[in-house]
Amino acid sequence: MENLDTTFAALAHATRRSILSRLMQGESRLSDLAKPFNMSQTAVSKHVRVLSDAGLLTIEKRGRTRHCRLNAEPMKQATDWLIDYQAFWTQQFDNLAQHLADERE
Amino acid sequence: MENLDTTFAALAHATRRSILSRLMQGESRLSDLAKPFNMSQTAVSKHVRVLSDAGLLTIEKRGRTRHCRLNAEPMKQATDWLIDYQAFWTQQFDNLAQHLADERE
DNA sequence: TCACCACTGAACCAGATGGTTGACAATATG
DNA sequence: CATATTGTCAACCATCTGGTTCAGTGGTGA
Repeated sequence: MENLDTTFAALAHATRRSILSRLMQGESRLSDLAKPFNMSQTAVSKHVRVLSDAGLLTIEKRGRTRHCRLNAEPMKQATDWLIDYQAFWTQQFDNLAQHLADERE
Repeated sequence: MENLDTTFAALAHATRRSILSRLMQGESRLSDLAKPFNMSQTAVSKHVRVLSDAGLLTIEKRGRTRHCRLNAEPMKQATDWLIDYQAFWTQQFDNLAQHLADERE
C-alpha cells in the first residue's frame, strides 16, 4: 500500500522494527529472520507480510527459501511528515533557553 | 506510555495525524477539534485519548471545556529511529546514479 | 433555577491484529 | 525414491481498534 497509515502501523511493533534493523546489515532468509524471536515461524512470516504490504521490504523467492531485502523508501515519507514537527519538539528547549536568558537579565 | 510502539501506533491513523497538524496552528478546544470530522465527538474524543496516552498532546481542563496542546517531543524519538535508515532510502538513487555512470563508460 | 453545552463512560458491534496449531506444497539432499 | 527443510495456508482464539448510541456529570449563562 505504501501510505502513511500502513507505514506507521507497520512500524508500531517492536518485532517488526527489529526485523527491519536486522535487514540493515544485509538481506536475510525468512528462516534466519525468525530464529531470534520466541515465536513460531508462521508468526514471523505474518510480520514479514505486514512489512512487505507496507513496502518496507521485498521478498525474493529463491529455490525453497525466501530472501528479504530492506526497502526503506516509505520511511522517507514518514520522516518527511514528522520533520514538519521539528520546530515543536525543539520549541520547549528554546522556551527553556529563553527563560534562562530572561532570568539572567 | 511514550514508547515507540505507542507513538507509531498513534500516528498510524489519518484522523489523528490530522488532529496533530491542526494543533500545530495552536491549541484547540476538543469540540472545535471534532468539528471537521464526519464522526461523533465521542469518536474524536477517543482519538484524542490515544494521542494523549502516547504523550503527543496534553489536555487541560478549563471550565467545561478541554483544551488540547501539541507535545511533539515523542515524535523526535520516532524520527531519530527512522533517521538511521536514511542511508538506505537514498541508496536506490545512488545505485541508479552508479548504473548510469557505468553505462556511460 | 433551568436549560444548554462540553464532555465522559459504559455498552455494544464489526473487523483487524497477533498469536497458535496442523496440514500441505515445493524444493533440496541422501 | 525417501526424507528433511522452508515456507504457506486455513482455522481458531483472545484481545485491540474504531466506530456507534445512550445516559449521565458538571460548568455556563439567561
